[in-house]
Amino acid sequence: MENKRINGNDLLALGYDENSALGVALQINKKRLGFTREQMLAYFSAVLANPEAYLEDAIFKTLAQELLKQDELEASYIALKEEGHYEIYGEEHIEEGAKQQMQVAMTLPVSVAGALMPDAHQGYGLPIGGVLATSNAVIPYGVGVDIGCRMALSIFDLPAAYLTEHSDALKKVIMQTTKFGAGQGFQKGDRASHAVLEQDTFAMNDLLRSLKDKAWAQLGTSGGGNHFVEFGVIAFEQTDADLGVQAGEYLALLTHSGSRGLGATLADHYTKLAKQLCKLPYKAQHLAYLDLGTAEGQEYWMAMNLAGDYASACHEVIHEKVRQQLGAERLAKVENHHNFAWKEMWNGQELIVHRKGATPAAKGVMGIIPGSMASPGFLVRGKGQMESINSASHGAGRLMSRTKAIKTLAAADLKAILNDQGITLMGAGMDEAPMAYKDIHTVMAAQQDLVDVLATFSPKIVRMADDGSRED
DNA sequence: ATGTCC
Repeated sequence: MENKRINGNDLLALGYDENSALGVALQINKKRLGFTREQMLAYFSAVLANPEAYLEDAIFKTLAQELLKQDELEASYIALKEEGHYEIYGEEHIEEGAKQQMQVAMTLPVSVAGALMPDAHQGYGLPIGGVLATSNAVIPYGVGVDIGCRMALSIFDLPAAYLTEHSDALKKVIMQTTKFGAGQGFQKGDRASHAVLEQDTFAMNDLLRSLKDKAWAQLGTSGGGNHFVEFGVIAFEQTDADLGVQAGEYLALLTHSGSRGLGATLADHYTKLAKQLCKLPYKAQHLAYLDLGTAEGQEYWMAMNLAGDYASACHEVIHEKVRQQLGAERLAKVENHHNFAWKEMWNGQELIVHRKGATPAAKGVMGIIPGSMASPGFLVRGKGQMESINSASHGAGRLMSRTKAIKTLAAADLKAILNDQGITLMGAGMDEAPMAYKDIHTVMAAQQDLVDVLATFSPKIVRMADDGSRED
C-alpha cells in the first residue's frame, strides 16, 4: 500500500489540471528517485502551489516550468462555461468517459443543448452517440472523422425466400459489386460515374482539387471497421403507406459506410485549422470550433456537405449495381447519415446540430438503426423528441473496445452464432463479432420515446473488410 | 475511420 504507484488521479486529487504539466509530473514520478510515495506527493503538491520556488531545482525544474507555461497559456484560452445540462438515454449502459466528454462539450461558450444516445461511448472530442447543438459554430470533431457516414436500405420486390433459394448467387453479387478496406479503390476502367463528381465545391481550393481523383476511384467502395454491405430479410408487420410497402417480408440490402479518404482528409485538415483558430483549454481542445460567420467556417461547411453528398453517392452506386445484377425493382429506399452537422430549428431558434453517431429523428423522419451482423436492425420513424434534439442512437454501440474484442473473443463462438442463425459472413474481424456489441433490444428499449419501429431487418449475407483477426 | 508522418 505504502508504495503504490502515483497515477494521474492522485495528481488530479492534488489539484493538477488535465494538461501537459500532469504529463511532465508523471514522467518525473516514473524515475522514483528513492522517495516514498508520501514524500513524492508532498513535493508535487509544493511545486504546484509555488512553481517559481522550483525553477532551479534539479528534479522538479521541468515541472515548474511547465506549470508556469500552462498558467500563461490558460489566460489566453477561450473561457469555458461552468456547466451545462444535457439529456441522457439509457444512462445505466453508458460508460463514464462518454459522460465526461459530453459534460466538457456542454461548457463550450457556443453550446446551447446536448444529448447522449443509449449507444454512446467514448470518442475523440465529442463522444460517439453525442448530439450537440451550438450557436453559429461548427465543430469538425463534433461531426467526426468519417463525415457523412450513413446507412442506406433498399427494399426489393423479391420475397424473403429468395435469400435461401439463391444464397450462392447473392453471395456472388456482393463479392462482385463491393470493395472493402482502407485505401481501396477502383482501377480506371472499373470506376463508376455520379453527378457528385461534377460539384463546383471540388474546385473550391487546392485541397479539394487534389482529392477529386481519389474520390472518383473510391466512389462505390465501403472502407473498413464497422462498415458493411449485407442482404437480409426486412419484415413489415403492417403496411406502411408513407413508404409504399405492403405488410410482408422482403429481400433488402443494407449498407453502412461513409466518405472514405475524401472525408477523412477533409476532417483532418479542418480539425487542425479549427485548433489553430480556436484555442480552448486542454480538456476541450479537440472540440475546437469554426465560426460560421468566417471564411474558414463557410469553407468547412461546404466541404462537409460535399463529403456528405459523396457518401450518399457511394451508397447509391452500390445499391444500383446490386439492383441491376438482381434484375429487381426497388420498392423503397431509406437513407440517413449519422456523422454530420445540420442547421435546424430547436426550441424556436436556429442552431447547428452536430450528430456524431446519432440518427436524425425529427417527427416523421425515417432512419435505420442496425444491431450487429447477427442481431436485428430496425427501420424507425422519429418522434421529434425535443430533449433528444430530434435524435436517436445509430446502432447498438460497442460493449468492448476493438482491442479487447480481438484479445478476448473466440472465433469458434462467433462461428457457432452464425451457424445457428444461418448467417453467411465474408470478411470482418473479431472486433465486429456480435458479442462485442451491446444488446440492441436494450438500446431500443431505452429510446422508446425517440422512435417508432416500422420494420425489423435480419442480416443473412454479410460482407465487411477483412482485417485478418478472423479466419473464414 | 483513414492509409503511411504534426
